[in-house]
Amino acid sequence: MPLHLRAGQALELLRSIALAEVRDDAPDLSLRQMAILLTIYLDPPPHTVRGLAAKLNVTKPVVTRALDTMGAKKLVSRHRDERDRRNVLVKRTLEGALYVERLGDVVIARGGELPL
Amino acid sequence: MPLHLRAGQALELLRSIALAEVRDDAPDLSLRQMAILLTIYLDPPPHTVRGLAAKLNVTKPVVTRALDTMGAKKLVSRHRDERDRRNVLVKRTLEGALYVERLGDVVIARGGELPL
DNA sequence: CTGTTTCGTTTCGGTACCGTATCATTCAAA
DNA sequence: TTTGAATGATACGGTACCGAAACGAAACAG
Repeated sequence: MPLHLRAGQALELLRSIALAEVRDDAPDLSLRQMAILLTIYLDPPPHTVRGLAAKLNVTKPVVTRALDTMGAKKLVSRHRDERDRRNVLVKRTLEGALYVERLGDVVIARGGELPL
Repeated sequence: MPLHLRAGQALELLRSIALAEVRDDAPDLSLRQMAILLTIYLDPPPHTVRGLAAKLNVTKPVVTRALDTMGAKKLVSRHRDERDRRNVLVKRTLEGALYVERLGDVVIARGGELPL
């Protein structure tokens, strides 16, 4: 059964998500970083810096910096493309998959608490 | 794998929200700021710096800085409490209400696909 | 080879944020 | 009236981020 959210419920869901991220000591990503991370984990590979920048409508340095930060947190990894060594291929990691999975759980859990 | 499907849709919802915020030239708030803003607009007043800090489990300077930033963007306003001049009362603005309403629209637009 | 284009990265100046600690103002109790 | 507590703002050192520009490496075209 599809959920038909009313405005107040939609905003409560959004606040629950934001709150869960704020309260936890989980790696708190900016919205940009979250959009990049979710794209990597939801869209089929391969993912390149340029491709991600174009898809999200941000500049390349933004992607590079986001990959720096999330790479330090082991949420993604970078590898040179051996077929075209100009390219960098962005790949998923176990830690990143767990983080994304937990993120989905938060949405589902909080969504389930909404009064319908 | 029905569980996987539901998780995937929850994450798509989350990505849609993040993407909408990234692509627009809308004031891009951090998750902390968003949690503060939504609390102001969803919970009944009055809202004080200390109260918000306690409710969100963050320090007072975090709230002060968030109010600085969002105040500059006219999303909230601050007023001294005349009954106890130590307090600062945080109030809603027209611009803030419009921003929050738009935020709810984004969730609703994508939320119909989220099964619960 | 020698440009030229395409990558991703780095640099630059500037802004915003963090947590801790401290501040001035205000109120309230001794 | 003086002392203490409470509130919100600010100083500090550090980190991360932004857009624009310049950069080196790699691929490509002639």
